[in-house]
Amino acid sequence: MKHILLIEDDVILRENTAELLELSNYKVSTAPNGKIGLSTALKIQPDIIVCDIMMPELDGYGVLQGLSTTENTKHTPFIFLSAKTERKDVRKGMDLGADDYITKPFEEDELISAIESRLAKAAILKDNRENPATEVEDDLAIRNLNDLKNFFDDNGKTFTFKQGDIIYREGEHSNYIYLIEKGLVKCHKLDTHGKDLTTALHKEDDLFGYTSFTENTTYKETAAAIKESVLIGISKHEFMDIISSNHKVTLDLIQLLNDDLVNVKDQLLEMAYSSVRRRTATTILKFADKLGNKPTDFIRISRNDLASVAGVATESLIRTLSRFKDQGIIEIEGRNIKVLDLQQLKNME
Amino acid sequence: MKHILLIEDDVILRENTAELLELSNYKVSTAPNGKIGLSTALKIQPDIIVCDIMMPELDGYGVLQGLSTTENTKHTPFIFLSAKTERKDVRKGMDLGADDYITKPFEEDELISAIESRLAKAAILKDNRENPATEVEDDLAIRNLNDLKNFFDDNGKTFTFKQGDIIYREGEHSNYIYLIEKGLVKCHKLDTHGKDLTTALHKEDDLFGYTSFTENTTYKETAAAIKESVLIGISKHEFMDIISSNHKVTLDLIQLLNDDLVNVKDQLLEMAYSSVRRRTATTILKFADKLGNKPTDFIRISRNDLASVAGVATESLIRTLSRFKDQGIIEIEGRNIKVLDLQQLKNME
DNA sequence: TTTAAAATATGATAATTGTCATGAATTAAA
DNA sequence: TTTAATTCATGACAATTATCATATTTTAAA
Repeated sequence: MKHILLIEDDVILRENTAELLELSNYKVSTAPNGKIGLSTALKIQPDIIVCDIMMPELDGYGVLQGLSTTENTKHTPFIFLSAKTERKDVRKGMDLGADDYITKPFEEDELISAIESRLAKAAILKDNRENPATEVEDDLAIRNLNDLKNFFDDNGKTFTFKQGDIIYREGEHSNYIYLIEKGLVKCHKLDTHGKDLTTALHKEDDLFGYTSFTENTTYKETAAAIKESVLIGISKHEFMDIISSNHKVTLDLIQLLNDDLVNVKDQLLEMAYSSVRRRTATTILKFADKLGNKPTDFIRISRNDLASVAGVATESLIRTLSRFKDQGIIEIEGRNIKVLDLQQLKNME
Repeated sequence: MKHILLIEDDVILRENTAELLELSNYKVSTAPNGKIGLSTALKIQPDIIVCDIMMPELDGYGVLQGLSTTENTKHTPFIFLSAKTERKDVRKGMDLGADDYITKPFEEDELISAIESRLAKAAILKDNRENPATEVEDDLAIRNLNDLKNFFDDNGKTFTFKQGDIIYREGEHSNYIYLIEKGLVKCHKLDTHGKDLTTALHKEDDLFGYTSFTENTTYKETAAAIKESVLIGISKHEFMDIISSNHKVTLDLIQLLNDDLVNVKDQLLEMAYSSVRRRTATTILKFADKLGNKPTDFIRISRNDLASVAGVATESLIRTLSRFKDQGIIEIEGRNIKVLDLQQLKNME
């Protein structure tokens, strides 16, 4: 539990705020003026300090100055909470080195958010302190996704898939996790009528194929190469070993999963209520992005793949492409598509 | 000489400010929009960044987020320089982790002072990085999700939400992670036309609200109580502490996220190609499940909530319910729905 | 209890989109 | 190069579904 020191001379405000913070699950110490506040801070070494400016004995500016000249407290996050709302007052506080400045009266959420935000920032800086970049002792030190990718390069098994090749099928036992060295891969599912929908597109440098790490399970979708692709696979077991000993990587992985989730949810929203026109536009842009070209380069992709991402009948998609062509939004040359009016595609419908 | 990166789209202001800073003896690089600014920052690794908010290509918030997720720039001091002067704008910027926020129009001295102050602070923190403090984490006996849930019970803050209450909004700063003690919660998003789609339903014992653990970010959807719910919230920061010291829990969490992902992808498939009849049937079953009843009990749920999960116009959903009623598949009694023919619902269409 | 507001139900209608059919263009194979 | 196969393109049409309008029922408020 994080420890907050609240320095505030107004009894009612102090107690109310302290209660608010305690309800938000912080440990709270309080001080009624700057002088006591400063000595308390030195004694208890709080994780963060919230401090009024106008106070008897010693004002907030003095407290901040005292803290920043002391070794043990000079990097403790410090937030001013003040009725002095004028621009020059705020500037004075910030220029003294405060991390944030909230004017009274304030909303509960404003204070909590400010505190959370500064604690998070302090954690990042501290994290950095404990992981000095000079640590080279361990060859296998995998500290982030980049290191993990290097590990794949060194220890993984390389597979090459031609356009249209299946990488794994839904229901198959999941053994490998893949990193894409080159190419484009789609993960897709079949509905009961045999129509297929692409649920994810993965490009160079993406990691895919993770299912469960704690139980032995099967792939929940089929993966196929959209164009010739080179993948580096690593066995699930080996992957487990790595993330078990590298917490930071695990967190990064959570981040990846969460990003995927946000993407799929966006796709879901689009799928639910957007017109075919809009879905088609979005899909073109998605491929342009994934193929890593300038959006105005020709992209070469089958109408079928496009339709499967857009979640639309192939004919409807083709018809929509023709409309776009007529309107000068895209150019079609055989199987290739080139974006002419990027803005219109983005703001479609 | 300290190197400043100035990101600002207004040509005149950019050039004037750059000149001002050069006269104050800084080395200045500039960028005309967020996208270029971000890539420049990664390339030149400036000592400090001053950045506008409203810009084409990528706004200032995006730049800050990009920087704070990159190892080499995450502790570079960052100052917003913006015409957005409203309190909530300032709070948003600071909550994202900016070090200072100066509103336009500004005095020369204000900017220079702010820069000096942040450079000084950065120097202190950097100095500190070379004196790593040793810390001992107390061993929390949390080994799996169950322990985690108990931890929530013991240490979390309890919130009660009435039916329809908003728990958090898309775009708000994410501070809490929630465990549902009792009730039903929907996470939903709004499309550009204001239609809303429920992307997740969470019931008793579910964990929700995690966004990113490695960066300071905002909720990507809105959460609301579908019926009266009791939640236990724990601050993101504290949650981070726990999973940092409990690898097993982290793996379980990955599992949860992955399950969510699989669910949402199934929903996506359904959304893409299934008829309203089928989506309606699936939705009824989903609610029956989430409400924890026997599937043949009455469930009480607004047509609106049903439609938002099914991704269908409310009238279409109501019409479909009427059809189901006519066919003896369900029974409707006022606002309540009771499943009569479970098998037909499951195999709809 | 009465009244106002909100939610539900249903009809009419028009737009969208999937399906089937067929011909043209492109690609792959011989 | 020629031929067969595949993919693309477009017309015709029917089914589905969103929208608007309005009546009815249910809920919440007075």
